[in-house]
Order: sequence, then structure tokens, then C-alpha cells
Amino acid sequence: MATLTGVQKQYILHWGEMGTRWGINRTVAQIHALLYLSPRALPAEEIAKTLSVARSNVSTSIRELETWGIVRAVHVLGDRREHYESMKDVWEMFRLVIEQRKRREIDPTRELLRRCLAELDPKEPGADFTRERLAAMAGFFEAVTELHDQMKRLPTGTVRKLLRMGTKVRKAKT
Amino acid sequence: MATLTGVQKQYILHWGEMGTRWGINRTVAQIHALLYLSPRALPAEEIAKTLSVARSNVSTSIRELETWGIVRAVHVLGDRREHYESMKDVWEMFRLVIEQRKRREIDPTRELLRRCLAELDPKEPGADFTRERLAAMAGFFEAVTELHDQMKRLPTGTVRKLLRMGTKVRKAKT
DNA sequence: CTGTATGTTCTGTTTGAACTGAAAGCACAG
DNA sequence: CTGTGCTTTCAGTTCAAACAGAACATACAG
Repeated sequence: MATLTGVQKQYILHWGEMGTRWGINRTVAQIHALLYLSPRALPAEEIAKTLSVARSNVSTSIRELETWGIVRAVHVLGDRREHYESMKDVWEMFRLVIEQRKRREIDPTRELLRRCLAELDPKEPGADFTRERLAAMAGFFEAVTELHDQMKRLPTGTVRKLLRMGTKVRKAKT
Repeated sequence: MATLTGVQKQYILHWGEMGTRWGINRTVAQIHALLYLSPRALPAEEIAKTLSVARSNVSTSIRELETWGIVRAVHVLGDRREHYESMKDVWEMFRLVIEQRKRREIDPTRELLRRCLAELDPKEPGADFTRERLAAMAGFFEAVTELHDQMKRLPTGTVRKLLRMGTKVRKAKT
């Protein structure tokens, strides 16, 4: 088992901290950071030891990373254990995470707003006002969804190109 | 004190739940939801009663919403109490929140990645690999920052227009 | 100046998510 | 079939964040 270098430790700890701020389990984030920095796939046992967490905790966390599709199990010849490796394409990873969070959080919110607008009794006090507010919020979520759909259509790498273009155009103007 | 209608309750509870999933305090989110739906500014006392939370909790939460700039205190003639009201423009609210979260989370991460790349000892084992990974991640965060800067430049409403254009263009093509 | 209404800070308590270790489940070698 | 190595599930336990209530601070009316 390779011990962590100073830089690796820093990155892993910071990534865990970032995770918690965005509603992602600290251990899950740390494991991802470790695998992301690892040049080879790691067995669960080694992850547990390296991060000093329980083997069972690793199991659960890995499964979460797998459902997101940013970590997968690979096999090593002559070793029965599963080895885990992280996806390498940073953009693709974030795209996957964003897509799933949209499904789990944005979509249900959209759904709720629609239901609220449908259920809203015009006779209840302040109904017009409530409707207007709900509609504004619903409009926002519709637009975000639209934005997300358009992003999805862009092949990986295009965003980077767009950004470079944007930068050049802006510089030229000033 | 106005009691909440069914629809209002649903919205407030859901918003609180969403908050927790994105690392935002449940009460903070609920208070924001309440103020967003309220046709008039509300005094802290009334917020506490309506949501059944401690007065002190409201005080703290309101202050957080104020630092984000999406809630402000207003005064009502003949009333010594502060009344709080939420910003109405949904896009502007999210823009503010995103801007601040970027400052608090994205920027420090960028900083860390830079520091890691600078500190990385070329002699340590696997330094090349680590450098490559860190650089990829750093590139991502630079691009996100760039994207954010460009968005900031767009006046409110433009995003909506862009989205409508995008939709039209895509429909025309298919 | 005193008393009352309002807002803030502090401290101890509560709560739920995260975590551990043990038990159970599985797959395969022999 | 049986034992071994690995993984997952389960039942408590731990811990940090959120919260309540009290104490404190402030501002103002009278």
C-alpha cells in the first residue's frame, strides 16, 4: 500500500470538505479523490487503510460512486478482489453528476411546482399573488432544464472550445 | 398572523428539503420560501410562529439570507420591528447565490490546486501522473470560472432570451 | 431614568447522517 | 461439499450541525 504524499493528502482532504458543502458525503468524496489521483485501480481494503475508514464504509461509498457512473470495478489477473478506478475525463464526470442531481432534485422540484400551480385554489386568500410567485419559480426551473438539455447535446470538449472563443472575442473587443 | 395554505406548506417544506441536499440549512431555506411567497414583509416573530422554530433560529437564519443579499429588512410606519422581505427576481437570486458559492468554494479550490501543482515535488514517486491529474482538474475549474465570468456579464433576462433562441434554432434544424 | 419591546449571542441539548464492527451472504478453489 | 477470501447488509454508536431557550444587549417611549 502506497502511503500518501503531502500533496495527495491535501487534495483528498479538501475534496472531502468540498463534498460536504454540496451535500455529498465526505467519505464518498475522499474516496473519489483518492481514486482520481491513483495511477492504478485500488481494492477496497487498500482504500480503507489509506483513508483510515471502515471497510464497510468503503463498500457503501463505492457503490454510490458506481451508481453515479464515475467509478467502476475492474479486475486484475490473479486477484479475486475487485479493484476500483475513477473516470479520468473531468468534464464527463461533472456532466454525469450534474445530470443525476438534476434528475433527483431539479426534476422533482419542477414537478412539485406544476402540482402546486394545478392545485392552487383561486378562492383562497392571495391566490393570485401565490400563483405569480410559483409561476416565476417554475419558469426558472423550466429554463434551467432547457439549458441543461442544450449542454447535454454538446460533445465533450466543445465547452472548452466555446470558452476559448469567448475569451478571444472579449479580449479583441477591449 | 396568516396561517399557511396547503400549497404554501408544500412549497416551504420542499424548499427546505432541497436546501439540505445542496448544503443549505433547512430553516434558512424554509424562511426564504416563506418570504418568497409572502405578499408583505414579515417580522421575525411571525416567521418563527408560522414555521414553529425558535426566535433565535430565525435571527441567525435571516442574517445568513441577508449576507447573500436575497433578503432585506424593511420598515413599516408605526412599527418598531424589522420586517423582512425576499428579493422577487428569481434569476437575480440564483445569480447572487451562485456568485457567492463560487467565491467561497470554487475559488479556494482553484487556489488549492494551484498550490498543489506548485508544491509538487518532481522527485516524489508518480509525480508526473499526479501533476497531470491535478492539472486536468485545475483546467476544469479555470474553465468554470471563465464560464461564470461570462454569465455575470449578461444582463438579467438575456439568458432567457438565449434559451428561447436556442430552442427555436434547434427546432428549425430538426 | 426606568420599563418594555425587539434583536442578538451563548450554551447546552437534540437529532439525523455517517460511521463502525459484527454478522450474513456469495463465489470460488480444492 | 467445505473452507476461505472477499463483499454487503445490519444494528447499534458517534459526532457535528442545527436548534431551543435563556441571558444579554439595544433602542426607544414615557
